[in-house]
Amino acid sequence: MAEAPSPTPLYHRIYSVLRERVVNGYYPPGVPMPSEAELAESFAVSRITTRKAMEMLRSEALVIRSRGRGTFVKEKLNTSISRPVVSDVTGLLNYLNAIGRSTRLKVISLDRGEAPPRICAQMQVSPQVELVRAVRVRELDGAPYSLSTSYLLPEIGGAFRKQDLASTAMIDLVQKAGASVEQVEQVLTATLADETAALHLSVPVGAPLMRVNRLFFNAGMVPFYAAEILYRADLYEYRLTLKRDASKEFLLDQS
Amino acid sequence: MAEAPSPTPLYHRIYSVLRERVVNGYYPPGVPMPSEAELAESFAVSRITTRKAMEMLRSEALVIRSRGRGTFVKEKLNTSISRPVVSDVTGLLNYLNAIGRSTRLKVISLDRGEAPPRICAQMQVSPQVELVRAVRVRELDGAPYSLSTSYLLPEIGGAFRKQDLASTAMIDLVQKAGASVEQVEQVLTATLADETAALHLSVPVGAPLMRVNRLFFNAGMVPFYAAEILYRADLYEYRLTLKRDASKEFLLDQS
DNA sequence: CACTATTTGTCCGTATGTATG
DNA sequence: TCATACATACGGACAAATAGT
Repeated sequence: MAEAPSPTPLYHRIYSVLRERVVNGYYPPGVPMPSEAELAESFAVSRITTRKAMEMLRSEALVIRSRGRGTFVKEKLNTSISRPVVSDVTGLLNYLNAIGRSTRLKVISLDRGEAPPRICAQMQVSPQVELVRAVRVRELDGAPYSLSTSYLLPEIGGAFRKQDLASTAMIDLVQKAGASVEQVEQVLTATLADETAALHLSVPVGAPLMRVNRLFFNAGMVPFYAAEILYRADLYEYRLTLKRDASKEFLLDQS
Repeated sequence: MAEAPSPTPLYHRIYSVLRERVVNGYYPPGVPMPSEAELAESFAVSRITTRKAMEMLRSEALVIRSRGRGTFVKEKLNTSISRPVVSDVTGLLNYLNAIGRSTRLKVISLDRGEAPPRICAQMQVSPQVELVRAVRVRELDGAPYSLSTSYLLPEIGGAFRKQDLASTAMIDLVQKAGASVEQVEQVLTATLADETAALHLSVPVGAPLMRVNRLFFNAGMVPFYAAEILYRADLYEYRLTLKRDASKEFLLDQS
């Protein structure tokens, strides 16, 4: 009866808890899970609510229910719901080619104009300077997983065409345009899908996204290329391995 | 229009997005926010839905609404534009000490028991092995910004006491317990606050969080410590700088 | 002073979803 | 399974306050 102030419906929260227990092995196979009535008792809800949660587990084929016997977790849980897209220092494209996945790059727009103030500040240009802006969506096996907005100095990106952007990685394009990449600064954080991100990434509004801001410096330590990339959290994770020496300083940040 | 696969009601997801924009300064004070009708248009929902989301913002005293004028964000909350907590290879605690911020570590629980299978698999132990589990909340100037759950091998964490955890960084504790840190694997992604995370981190349900999973290996490359940490996205960002040589491979992952 | 457009505020009716007993 | 209550979401309509012409 402890009605928490949660917007998500009760049956779905209970379903989430039960699903977590099932896939984590909390309920061992072979012995029946608690009955609907018992769960209703322990969650302090009505039986229909626990029933709906259990039915969702059955529709997912995570449990087997039979009248008079009870509910049992499936023996062979093929729940390798792993996140397929992984960024790593070894390079995403290498990884994807290695496992034979197909990526596609869709160019949403390519234009030039004034950039938002945050980008201008990062690139150390005045807000009146026109930058080249490219918006693209990356797909993996037909499912969009990233939406990127790139801002480039005109002398670098001025000659880019849409077909270039659709076929060639940005890093190759800027180097072909004469820029050398000396250093890259990255900032990673989490955000929510707004309406445009939801549209391009095929997720509901409010879905979790990972936001990566990258700033590229040339040999003179002049920033020439800034990118903001939104990744679907359900299709993307960022892996990072630190060896001993390099991690010495880093390890102070343990909580 | 992509609104099917989410159990949380539409108005609450839109509220989360708008709230995020308000506290991040996306809507500048002084000029009215988009009207209910405009938001309904851009989110492709009915006006009642956006209206409910806006009303939630008003009930939180984040905005001021008046008929005929529009909706304005409160002037005085413009203090939280900067994201103070930053993780970096140079070390968070060094950074915080340098700028004179005060952190506090609150121990929620410290117990031992069987860990979820995912953790057991990471740590390469059988599911029956009892691990030491510590749940802690980190605060910066009184505001909680991270919720961490740590699992340790008993020979490492068996002697830890609550006061140790409240006063000493975990990395120092494990090294004092005889473990050497040879390598750390990290996985970063985004997620949404559930009820427990929302409670401990003082954010509304559905707020964006950054999730970091860390796995620590000793000199024999045996994992002895796994941690899952949830960070408030509005108070935390992860910075990473790549120099030229190290970034060569990485740069293939540009979209 | 209208007059108009905009925007919030309030109401209707309808349909579906959620949760209880 | 049923009846009931409440929440969600839609479409439409109109009133009231505000700002600009």
